[in-house]
Amino acid sequence: MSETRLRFPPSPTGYLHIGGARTALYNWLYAKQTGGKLILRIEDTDTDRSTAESIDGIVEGLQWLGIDFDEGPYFQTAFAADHVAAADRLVASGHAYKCFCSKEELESKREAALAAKKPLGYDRSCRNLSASEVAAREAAGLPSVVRFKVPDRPGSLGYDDKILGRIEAAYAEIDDFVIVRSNGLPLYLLCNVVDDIRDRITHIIRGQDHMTNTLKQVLLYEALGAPLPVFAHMPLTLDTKKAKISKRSHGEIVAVQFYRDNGFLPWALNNYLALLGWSAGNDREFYDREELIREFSLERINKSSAIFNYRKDDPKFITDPKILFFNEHYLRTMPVEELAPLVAGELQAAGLWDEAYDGARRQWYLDTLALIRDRFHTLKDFTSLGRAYFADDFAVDSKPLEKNVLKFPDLVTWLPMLADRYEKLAEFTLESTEQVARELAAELAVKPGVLINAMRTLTTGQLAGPSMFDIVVTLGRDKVVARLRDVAKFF
RNA sequence: GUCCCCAUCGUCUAGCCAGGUUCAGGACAUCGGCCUUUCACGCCGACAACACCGGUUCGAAUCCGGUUGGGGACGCCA
Repeated sequence: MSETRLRFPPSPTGYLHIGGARTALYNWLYAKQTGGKLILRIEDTDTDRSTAESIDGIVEGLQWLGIDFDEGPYFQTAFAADHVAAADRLVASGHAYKCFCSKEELESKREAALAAKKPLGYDRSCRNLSASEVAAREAAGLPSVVRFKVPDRPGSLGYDDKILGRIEAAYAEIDDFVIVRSNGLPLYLLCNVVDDIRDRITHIIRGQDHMTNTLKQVLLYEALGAPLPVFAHMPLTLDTKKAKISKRSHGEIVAVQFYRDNGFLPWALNNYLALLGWSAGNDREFYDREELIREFSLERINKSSAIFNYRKDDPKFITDPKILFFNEHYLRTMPVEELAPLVAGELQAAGLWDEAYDGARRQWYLDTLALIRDRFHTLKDFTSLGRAYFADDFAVDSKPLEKNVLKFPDLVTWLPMLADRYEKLAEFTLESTEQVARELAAELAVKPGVLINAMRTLTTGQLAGPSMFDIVVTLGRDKVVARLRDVAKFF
């Protein structure tokens, strides 16, 4: 069997959204699984809406997700000659014809049909124009488009969809669709097929919104004498109100870039996307790259559409809770060596990076990440909630300050006492620091928790965090002593 | 309006093709509990669904038909 060739053909009219990313991911998975190739083709024939910015955004988004392509990006406009040649060939072979109906005429007919609740299709009035009639209209300078002549046969045509099964429609139901604009530029339906034939695409995995287009494209393949690729129409991604997701109505939350900019791990998003509409038939939910490539299958993609369950009304969830769940899972289970460079990027951006973290303090850096990552949701938390581990200018939250410090005014003398003892400690370890703190609490006749919670507040600025003495040892004697002695400034 | 597709907990889904082992399993979210000097993790538990109506059958979430609901397409957009 020859190699499988797949493509991801975005139109550069916006950013890469999660629905598009999912389509790209499924194509990528299938290409990888079958040892085939993935081609990126930018479908920029809509020159009015295509932007260079959008192209960059799409390429960057795919790159961030780790969805690499083997060929491209190709640009559809670069193959305009192919498209025109194919259209000419279809007209010459009698598979297509010129139509002189004006936009206005068609529009009024469509409105009339809508009002009369009749089918909206083209009435084929130019379909049987004689050669002389065509010549006369051309001589009169009438603009024309090219329409595909849907075979006038009984019965139906169809194709076998890998996901949906057999899809059929009666020939009579299919409109004589336009393949070339009046300005001579071929349209998507044709360009797409011509490009897929030229690129030797064997499998087309795309959204179900293309289902009816596919029938027309099957006709095009047939007329162009090319073999049909395998089609697989995947379910759409809708919002909680079952409407298509779009930037206009949902904002940046549906853009892949949003996840990159908000400290998400690319694989967490991939894992989420893979399971949005596909499952291996078991309860498995975590996959690494190789496992997903191996287990993925077209046949097990769901038929029904999936809902992107974001809730903009709940500040706790900046996106679909399940994306957060996957992100948190990978954040605390991935090898800390892999996490290290990602956090490094955040620290650098925040001006908290120290070259020593890659050198002499490498081990400290890794240990610290391992210690603090359990409570974090995204990469962003390392520089916000975790700032005290990398800098001295961290903020102390008012809530823990109130609850753990100000409530016990005596701490203003107790904490410096503890600092003194820590300073004199021969060995600054987990055991010794805990022992000293507990001894002091006993001497002062207070519960150890009073001292411990105050310590956490002063050393990290946070209400919650790792076990106190892990923090103490991680921060080191100097910082702990200094921060404890600083207690007075809060009173 | 016409044509096409779809239909299991709030959400993602398993089970359906090869009907009984399912008064439907898992995950997220939610709510309780345990653990913890904190918070989280973890663990335990609770809540929660086969859209409806008929048919076939000894037996239907599973097969068939219809209804309803949802989505898509119907563009000189892609």
